[in-house]
Amino acid sequence: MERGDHKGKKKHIPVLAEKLKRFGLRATPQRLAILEFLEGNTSHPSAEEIFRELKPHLPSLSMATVYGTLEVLRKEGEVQELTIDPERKRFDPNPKPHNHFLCRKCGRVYDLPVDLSALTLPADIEGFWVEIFTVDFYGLCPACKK
Amino acid sequence: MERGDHKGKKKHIPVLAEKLKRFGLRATPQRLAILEFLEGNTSHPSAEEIFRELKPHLPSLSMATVYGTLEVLRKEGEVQELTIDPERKRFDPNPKPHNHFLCRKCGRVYDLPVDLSALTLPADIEGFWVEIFTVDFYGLCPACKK
DNA sequence: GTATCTGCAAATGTTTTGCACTCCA
DNA sequence: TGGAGTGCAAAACATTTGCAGATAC
Repeated sequence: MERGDHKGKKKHIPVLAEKLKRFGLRATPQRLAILEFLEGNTSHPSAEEIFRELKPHLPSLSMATVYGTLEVLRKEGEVQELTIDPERKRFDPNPKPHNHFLCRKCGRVYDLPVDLSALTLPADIEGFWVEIFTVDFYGLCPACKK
Repeated sequence: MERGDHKGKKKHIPVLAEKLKRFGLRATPQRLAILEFLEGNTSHPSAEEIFRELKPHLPSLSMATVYGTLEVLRKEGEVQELTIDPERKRFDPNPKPHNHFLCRKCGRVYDLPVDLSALTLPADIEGFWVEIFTVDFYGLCPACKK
C-alpha cells in the first residue's frame, strides 16, 4: 500500500461521481475533491483542515462550499459529524457507529478499537426514544503517553 | 421539596464561599451567584443561559465573567463541560460521570438514567491511556416523543 | 437552457482577550 | 493596600447566509 493511501485503493473519480448522482447531487469538481480526500481518511478532519488541504489543488475552493458539501454528505449518511472536540466540528467518512478518542495533549482524534457491541441498550429508556448514541474517550494517545 | 429546588435544599452562600476559598479563589458576588444558580441544576445550561438568568439580579454581570468563572470551576473539577450539543458548550454542576441525552426536537439536554457501571474498561486500550469517557444519547425526549 | 452549485463577502453566534478600574482579603 | 477579579469593547474563531454569476447535465 502506498504512502497516503488508507484502507486499500482509492476509488476512482467516476465511482465517486456515480455515488453523488445516486443521491441526486451534481458531480462537481469541489464535491469530488472532498469525497476523494475523505475516502478512507481516518484523521477526522475539521472543515478548515479539509479546506487547507484541498485549496492548493483547487484554488477556487471556498469554505462555504466545504461546509455545504459536508452538510449534504451528512444528510445522505455518507459522513458523520463528531462532537468529541469542543473546539470545532470534525467529520468522519465512516458512517458506521464506532468509538473515538481525543488526545488531550496533541488534540488528534483516533478511531478507538474497543468492541462495545455488548452494549446494546433498549431503544426506549424511561420514556426517552434513543436513536443513536456515541461513546467518546479522552486521555493520552500512544505517542503522547511516552 | 419546593418548586425551583432540585436535589434537596440549596446550600447557603457561606457554604459556597467556603468552597471557593478552599480552591484559593475569592468569593465574589458573581461567582457566588453562578455557583448558587448551578447548585442542583440539571438543565445543563450554556454560558449564555446562565448569563441571561442572572443578569437581572446582578446587572453588572458580564459574559466574560461567566466564561471565566466556568473555566475556573471546571479546572477545579466542580463542573464539567459537555460536548453533546454541537451548537454550544453546556455545563453540568454534577462532576460525577453520568450519561446525557440530547433531544433533536426541543434541544434540551437531560441526565439519562442508564446504568453503565457494567461498562468498565481497561485504562490502557491498545496503547491509548483512557482517563475518562462519555456516553451521549440522541433521539426524542418523553415530551417530544408524543 | 436552466436549476443547481459555487465563491464572495457580510452576518451570526460563541468564546477569548487586553486593559483600566474595582474590590475582596 | 495589593493582587485577584470584573466589565467593557474589541478581537478571534467557527459557521451560516444572501446573492450574483458560473456550470453540470
